[in-house]
Amino acid sequence: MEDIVAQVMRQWERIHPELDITPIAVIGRLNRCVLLLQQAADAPLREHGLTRPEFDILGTLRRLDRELTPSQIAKETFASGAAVTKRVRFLEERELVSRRPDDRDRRVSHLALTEQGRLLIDRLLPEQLGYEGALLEAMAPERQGELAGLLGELLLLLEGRLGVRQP
Amino acid sequence: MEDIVAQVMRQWERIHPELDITPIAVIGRLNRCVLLLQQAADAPLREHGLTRPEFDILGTLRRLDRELTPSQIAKETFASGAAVTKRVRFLEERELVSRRPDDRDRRVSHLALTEQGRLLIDRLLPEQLGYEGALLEAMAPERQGELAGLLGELLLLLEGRLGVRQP
DNA sequence: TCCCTATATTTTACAGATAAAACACCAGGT
DNA sequence: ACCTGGTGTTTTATCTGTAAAATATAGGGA
Repeated sequence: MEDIVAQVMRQWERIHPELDITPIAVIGRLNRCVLLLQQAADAPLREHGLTRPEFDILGTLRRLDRELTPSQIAKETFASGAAVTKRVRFLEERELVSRRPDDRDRRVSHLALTEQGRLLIDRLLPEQLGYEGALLEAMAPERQGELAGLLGELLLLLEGRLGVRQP
Repeated sequence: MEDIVAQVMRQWERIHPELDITPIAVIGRLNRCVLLLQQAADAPLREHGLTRPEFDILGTLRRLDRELTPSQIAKETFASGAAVTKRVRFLEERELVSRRPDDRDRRVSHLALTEQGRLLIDRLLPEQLGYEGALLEAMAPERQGELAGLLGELLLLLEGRLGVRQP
């Protein structure tokens, strides 16, 4: 059986036989997979009133297990500064994250999980991972491994080429 | 060398050694790849004043090579009806797409590429594909093929599970 | 015919994202 | 001490996307 992107590729082939459409095989499928996943995979988060980027901020603070400034969070979560400002304000209002001013530099603040925030992420993460695992379970583990490996290769390449390094 | 997601996984491992974090290997990398690609891969489109979803509508009309109703476009491009309404209005204003009322059912309209629209997509598609190809070229073609195959497998699985079929 | 329900599309109201500007502050040179 | 250029963060204006309501119409049955 053929996936949607294969059908699309055959349609293009018919219209423009001279064109090299192989990039679609990778990029088209990536886009489509993520589109499908985004709508499905974030269900557990939504039940807790969180969006994926907000969850990412909590996760980042938890896994690095230390205070972070807004700019560090922006780099880690690959978001704009403005987006971080909004999300952090929301997380502060929900008392999942707290803010401490820097001693030396008064432009800077340091963000940390509150007790509540840590409890939430520690409860939510296994739930989220379990849910994602269930979505993937129809694919054999060794195939998942191959896929992960190739995606890692691609990601490394894109990171190098599009160049985003955190110090 | 390790990609970002591998680092993230090791961080989680340290914090929660008991947790099965393998879903991150696939889903985390998918998300990150698409994030990086979206910012880079749509550059040629932006130069022509188009967003990716608008480009997708033009592409859909071109590759199916016939008139489509707004709902058919919504299904094909995996977008909401409201989003299609807006994008089509924009494309009509730019005279890339034209609209014809249905003879029998006056709720329905049929959309088609204008001459201008067809010229644009036929010029833009090779440019876009070339650009995407260049982003991928550091990956050996047979590795790209393996990746495409595994993504197809995943996509088929997600399509089945999350169930979106076009008639 | 007149109603009722279903369908195709658009409009409305609002949430979320971004770029650019604004703001606040630091640090080094004069 | 006073500029000056740079950095960290927030605000503003604006745009895009969505859900839900509104609109318009079809088509079948009482």
